[in-house]
Amino acid sequence: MPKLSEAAIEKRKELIESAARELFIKQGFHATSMRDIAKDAGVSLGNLYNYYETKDAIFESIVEKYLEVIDERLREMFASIDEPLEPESLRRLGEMAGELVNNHSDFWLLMYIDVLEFQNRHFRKMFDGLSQRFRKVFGPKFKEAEKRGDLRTGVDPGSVFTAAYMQFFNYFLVEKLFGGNRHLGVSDEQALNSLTKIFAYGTLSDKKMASFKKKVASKGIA
Amino acid sequence: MPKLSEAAIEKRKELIESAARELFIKQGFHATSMRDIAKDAGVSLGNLYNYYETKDAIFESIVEKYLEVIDERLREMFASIDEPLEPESLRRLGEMAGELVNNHSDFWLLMYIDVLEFQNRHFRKMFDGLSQRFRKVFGPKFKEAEKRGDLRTGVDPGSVFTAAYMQFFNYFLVEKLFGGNRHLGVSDEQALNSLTKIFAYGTLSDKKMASFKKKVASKGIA
DNA sequence: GAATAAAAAACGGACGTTCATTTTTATTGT
DNA sequence: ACAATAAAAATGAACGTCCGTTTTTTATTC
Repeated sequence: MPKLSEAAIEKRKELIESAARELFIKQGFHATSMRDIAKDAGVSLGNLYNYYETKDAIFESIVEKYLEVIDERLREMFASIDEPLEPESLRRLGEMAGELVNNHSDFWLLMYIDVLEFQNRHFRKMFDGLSQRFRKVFGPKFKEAEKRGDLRTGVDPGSVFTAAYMQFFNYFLVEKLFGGNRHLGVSDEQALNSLTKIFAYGTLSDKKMASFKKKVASKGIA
Repeated sequence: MPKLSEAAIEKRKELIESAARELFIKQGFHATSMRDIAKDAGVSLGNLYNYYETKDAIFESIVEKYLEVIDERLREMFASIDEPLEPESLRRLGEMAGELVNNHSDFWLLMYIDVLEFQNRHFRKMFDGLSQRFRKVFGPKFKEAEKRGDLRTGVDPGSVFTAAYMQFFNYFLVEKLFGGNRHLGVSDEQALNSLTKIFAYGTLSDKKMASFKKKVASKGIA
């Protein structure tokens, strides 16, 4: 049998990794055996080792490819956002986060596996310097918004966008994976509205806000 | 040997569970063997089964007790909060969340183990109906704040407090366990300040806020 | 028949659990 | 106070199974 084409090899790997991914997600990394993977992939046990050196290598390959998929989705998300700090944009960011979580919940399960088994070695890059990345993507837009005077003084656009991003993702992750059914007490739609409004307007009334600001000023708190 | 006193049994269990907890956290549930636990606890392998029916039962007992500890800490936290919607209170909530995460990061690792191995069976209760629980704890305070006119119209105090609680915890968890070193781009202190201000004031300038509200009103969006 | 893929068998070790045995100690009788 | 006793606790070897990986064998294609 002559050497398989690169494409054929890749196809075989896809098959194996797809089976492995489902198993890892369903029952965890250690609870999934190479025999399980071989069976679900329709491949012999020994043959797995023609494609991967170790079981860890399968996990790593899966994560590597999945990270690219998610990165691409995130790039699409950000590319579709014109004015990142407009309330409508934040609301849409939240919607898209919800879709990403619901369509790819296995991705985050893999991340939790990584946290537990590998100290999040493979997923760290998702969080490391997150706000700086947003500043790179939206820097000009942030500047424009500041120049227009859209933002309250002292508000750092990068931090705000990052915080909103995290809040939305965390909301849907808790709903999807942690059993918090309607943990904000309202539907997803209403939760998105509430969170968007919080980021836009805050929660205090004008009256209260004024009195609080005075207090802060008199105390000299930042 | 007659039956050990209840206290003696409990002490022995503490010993076992303390060893098991550390191992589970360090290397995960499946990667930790009963032999590991026995060795670290200074107990024979077989003797473990005089105290627990199965390995799962050890995990469950650990979680049960840890949940009580954390619940108690949370109760203390909430009890120390007089006016839950005051910015100073939210800021303190954030600080306390940070301490809880940093002093008990193993608790959340156990939660991720639970998500992966047991579909979060044991930790669900932490999120299920979360905002309702806050409404139970702070209901009267929420009502008072609303009566005083502290809150912007349309703002639901329960959702707000829950959202802030989630945001703070998530912030510190990402910092501690997911490798997001300064993922908001600023120090923990500054992050707490920023997040508190977002929840209090929002991010938009008065001018922008007014124009946006007009737009919303004309479009009839909620 | 040479080369490569795929399958099968085999390896040594580790797993959770059980169990026959030994050790320990709270109670009892003195 | 103390030794005898009996019941419970502690032990570690053993069980059967499964693990990740390696090696050997078989099948397939040129």
